[in-house]
Amino acid sequence: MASADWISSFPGLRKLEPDVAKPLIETSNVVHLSAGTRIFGPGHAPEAYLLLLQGTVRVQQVSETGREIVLYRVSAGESCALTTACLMGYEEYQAEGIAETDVDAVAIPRATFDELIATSATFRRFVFTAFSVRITNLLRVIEDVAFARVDVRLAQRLLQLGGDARHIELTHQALAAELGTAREVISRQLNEFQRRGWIATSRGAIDVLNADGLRKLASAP
Amino acid sequence: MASADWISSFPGLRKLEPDVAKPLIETSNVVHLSAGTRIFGPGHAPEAYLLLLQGTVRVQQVSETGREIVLYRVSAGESCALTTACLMGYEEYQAEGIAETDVDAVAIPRATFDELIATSATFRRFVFTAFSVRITNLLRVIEDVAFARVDVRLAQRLLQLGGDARHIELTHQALAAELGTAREVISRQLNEFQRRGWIATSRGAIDVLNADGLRKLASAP
DNA sequence: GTTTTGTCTGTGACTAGGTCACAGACTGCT
DNA sequence: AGCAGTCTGTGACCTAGTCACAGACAAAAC
Repeated sequence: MASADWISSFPGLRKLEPDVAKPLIETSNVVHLSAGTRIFGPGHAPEAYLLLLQGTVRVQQVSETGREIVLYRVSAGESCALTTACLMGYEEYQAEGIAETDVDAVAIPRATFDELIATSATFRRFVFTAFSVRITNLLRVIEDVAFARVDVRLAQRLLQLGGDARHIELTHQALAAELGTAREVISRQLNEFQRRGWIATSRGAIDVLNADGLRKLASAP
Repeated sequence: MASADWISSFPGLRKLEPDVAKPLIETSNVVHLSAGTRIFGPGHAPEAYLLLLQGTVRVQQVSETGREIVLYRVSAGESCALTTACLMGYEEYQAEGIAETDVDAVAIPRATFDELIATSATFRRFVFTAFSVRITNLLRVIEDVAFARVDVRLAQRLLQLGGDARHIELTHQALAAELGTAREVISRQLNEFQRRGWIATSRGAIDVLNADGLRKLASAP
């Protein structure tokens, strides 16, 4: 059973019918996963539908040759689309989900999930909308990988990862995995950005000095 | 109203509960679309859930710069995932669907679709499974675009498009759009394949002469 | 039949990006 | 201080994408 009133953390679920909310709360568990945990991946399917209360999950694809690409991140208040698809369609995926930070999540067992989908229009809508957003996201990834330049994509990613702090603790290798490219390519691009005074690099970290420069490149035609 | 007993064309729907099948048949229309019709695309959302009876639909993504990439094809007995996502999540997509051949399809209105999802476990399962398969597909596309070589991808695509007839009526430009690359790249690769005796090219068409050669490359490490 | 028009294909030169091999440089540990 | 493991830099080379333009072909127009 779930400890508290976590439903209110999810705007899409606040209007959940009370007689539906009750079994949901009763059969779900609030779980804690520590940073680095592999939540799902090829060969082990998720057992439950996860709603994140706290933390972020990184979903990525790993190729046979060992190269990686980040597909999207799931943050607090969201649910993982692949988990959803997996539960809904009874299919397995080649992508894997990693807890980037410590994560608190609500785990809804498959049986409850099935029942809620059947009985609650609100719940259906919540699940489907989340799903829809992810698909849009994946299409964007395809477009980026196929057609966008790496310098532009890197600038975008640095802005996104840096947040307000404008400080990013990632190795070049990890940044390459973000974009699905090679480490050397990232190193060279970062050198160029540094030469232009947009960033400062240090071992394992990057500081954004001139976000406007990056933004200009990031929105290039 | 639908003309006939089209439900039996869809294995996943054969077990549909009779009291559910009735409204489905009554409110759905069998429609005919001629080759080349744009079924959905940015700016005009699909109005109904489509089940294909005959023909194929190509779903592709077009970038601002005019480059294209084929995401997947929907054939007889299948449904279009993006349409599904769109109906389910009330979102719009940047991809477009084009009838590649003349198409016969069953159009299920949104209201009916919503009701069926709510009332029929069989229908839900049918929709979700189809959806799941598409997602797997999209992940594969991402992996290919990001990590696979174009010669390998082209060989795969030629085998797939050629079918048993081993004859493909596509221009180099169209093949480039299949893989999300540039026309010149395709031209050069085809020249190389021809030099190796695997294919014969003519204006607007390609004949596969040595499928084994292509297969060998297609399954390269 | 010939000309015109539009589409399709071929090619060279160049830029961007990915691969390979290896050299240093920076931790953290002993 | 010495050492191991990780992280970063770099040159050489290959693959892929871009640009510009030249022909080749097919169908329609004359």
